[in-house]
Amino acid sequence: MTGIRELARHLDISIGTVSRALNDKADVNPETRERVREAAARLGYSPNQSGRSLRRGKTDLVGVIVPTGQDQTLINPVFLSVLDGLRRRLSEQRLDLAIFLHGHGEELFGSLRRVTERGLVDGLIISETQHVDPRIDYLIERRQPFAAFGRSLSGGDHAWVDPDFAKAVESSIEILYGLGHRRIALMLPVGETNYLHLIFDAYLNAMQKRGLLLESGFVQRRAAAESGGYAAGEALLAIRERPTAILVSDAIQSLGLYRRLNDTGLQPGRDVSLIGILPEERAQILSPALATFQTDWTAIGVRLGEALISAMARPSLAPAERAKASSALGAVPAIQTIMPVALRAGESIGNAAPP
Amino acid sequence: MTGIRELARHLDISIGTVSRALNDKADVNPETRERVREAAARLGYSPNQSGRSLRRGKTDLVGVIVPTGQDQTLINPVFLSVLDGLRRRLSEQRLDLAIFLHGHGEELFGSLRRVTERGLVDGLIISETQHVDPRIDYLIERRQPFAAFGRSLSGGDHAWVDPDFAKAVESSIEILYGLGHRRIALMLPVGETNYLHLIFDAYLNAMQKRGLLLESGFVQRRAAAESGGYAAGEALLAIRERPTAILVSDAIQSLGLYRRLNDTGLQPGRDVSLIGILPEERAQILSPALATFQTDWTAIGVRLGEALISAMARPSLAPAERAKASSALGAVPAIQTIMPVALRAGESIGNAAPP
DNA sequence: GACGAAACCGTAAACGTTTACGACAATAGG
DNA sequence: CCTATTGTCGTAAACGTTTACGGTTTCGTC
Repeated sequence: MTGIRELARHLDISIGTVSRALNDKADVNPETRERVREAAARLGYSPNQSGRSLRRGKTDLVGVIVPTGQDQTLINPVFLSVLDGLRRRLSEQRLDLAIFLHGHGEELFGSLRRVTERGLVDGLIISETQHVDPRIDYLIERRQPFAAFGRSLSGGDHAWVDPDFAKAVESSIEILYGLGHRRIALMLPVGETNYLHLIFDAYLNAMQKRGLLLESGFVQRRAAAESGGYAAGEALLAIRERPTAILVSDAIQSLGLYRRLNDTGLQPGRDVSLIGILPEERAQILSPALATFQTDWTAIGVRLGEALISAMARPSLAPAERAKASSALGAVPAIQTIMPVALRAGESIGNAAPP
Repeated sequence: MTGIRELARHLDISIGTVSRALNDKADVNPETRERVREAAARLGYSPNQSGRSLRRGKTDLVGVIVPTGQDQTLINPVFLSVLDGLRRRLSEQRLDLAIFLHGHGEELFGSLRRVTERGLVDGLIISETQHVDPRIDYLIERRQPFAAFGRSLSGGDHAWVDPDFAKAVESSIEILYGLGHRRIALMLPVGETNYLHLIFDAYLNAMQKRGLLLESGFVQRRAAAESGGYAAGEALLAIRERPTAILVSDAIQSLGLYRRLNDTGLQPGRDVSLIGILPEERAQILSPALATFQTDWTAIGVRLGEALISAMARPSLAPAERAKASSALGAVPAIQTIMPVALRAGESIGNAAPP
């Protein structure tokens, strides 16, 4: 209701001065500035965001588009930690964070398109990057600054942050190999999310490097659900020479796997070794405890914030010009960070592979 | 980049006509409208939100302020369902939904204040309403349309939606009483969230109504954590004549309670009867299954959307005028809905109270 | 006392839309 | 053929800010 005009009239001052005072510009008497500040606080005035954005050409808002529905990213405590880190970092830059839900029934990336076309936000965060991800091409094409939580084949010189999945897989297998395991299987949820490819590639790599054979059925791709984990376990147990160790990458699937093992009287850590590639909040319920890799999710959020802020500051070039510029001097590259991971011990690994 | 001006020039038409065409106004030739639509789609043009909001005086944006940090509301699948229903209902009205995270370290309701003062949103949803909730008074004072997920003592004539907690408690006790239980305890998380009061009051009511005595220690208030549930169980078991049935209202606490009971070899449904007042997603992991009350959370979200839409349409009156108007004819009351709940069977109830 | 510099502030344009208003042409009715 | 009506469109003002520019006052310096 109260506009800058009323505030100015109330103080018997021009609106220009009021604006300068509130925006910490130099050309204003400290005393006046204080008077303005006090009055604004007293009347509960803040400059209207629409007017402000229109004039300044930016909204001070950063958006995150989150899919809802089937794979409910949001209920993932991990993701919430990321968001929290992100928010904290952005607020240091006086940027607000807004989460937009995207119904999975809707057009593939309709929300993203709406948000960027209307100029709602200055920057965007996308998550669950796909192996090839049209969103990334679109955002680059439109020169919308963004940072991705997760790598992708698409794009190239854009900002992203991603945990070191390859490292997690490699050192898992290194540990298991050290314990004498030779038959190591992998459980993956179905999908085209990029990290699935990373894990799969790293698995193949690590196995091949050690000359371990990859029997058919050793890689189980199932639905990212408890039942998927159960079915995967079933299939793995059905193999004539069944694996002695299993890498599980989906949080929920591990529940089903535990149940399946339990049904046959097999005990994780004794009869079969398990390592979770992704952190598993429910692992505390599982018994024996599932050894999982951890990473500092909040730090990832912070890093995402930094990557985005840097992307927003970067002069946005058309894809065509970009190629030219990147070869030129002084072209500042996008922030791309692989975050370290560490294994949290758990009884599910066991002491030695069965003979 | 492309503004309405460029689009108009490109079509050799005035910007006024372009605007009217895109906004489905009557005064425009169907053929031109189509030309404009086509060109807009081809060039990827959408009207700039800031300019649009400034002129129209509204942003077409609805905000939800969600606390983050300690009590992580967002990871609650229940809350996510509500959000999804809300979003669906709002999108029918061409309203966008934006979720704002509120760090629990920050000023009590700083985010809410920022968002409303700057006119970022047309409407607001608040959740986790407290027994007395200053946010509600603030929003009414500022005439910011809003709807609350949860009742409160504060406010009065404002929009809210809330599950029928009283019913859940009453019929729980009715069932238990019918099974012969006379010593029924209640576990609550600490806090001042309004529904805790509702549950507590309903408990007292239901007990008193049946002349059941309320021994000291029968109401356990503990931290909303697994450990809190464990401790509560501990305390209840320590009572000389311990309760034969327990009403548990917090999702996480039930895990701890189960563990505590298990530690003494007590089995839910056989040695002690349990009913969960709130739905418990992890109840499926629990064994034997915890009987919990259910409600259609998505429907609650939809209803919240309707309540808010109606609140936004309502002429906003100052608190002073409101008293006058509400007594006058034609004053349209705020939408206030108590949503039905139903018990989902579970083995934790058992067949009869122990002798 | 004249003059330049510095400090402070007012004026007005601009941001990208929407929309009230009026203009113009075409059409219909007499 | 004149007029009233309808259909379509252009013009320009307005929304609430920010900010470049210029104006006035004050102060210090010679």
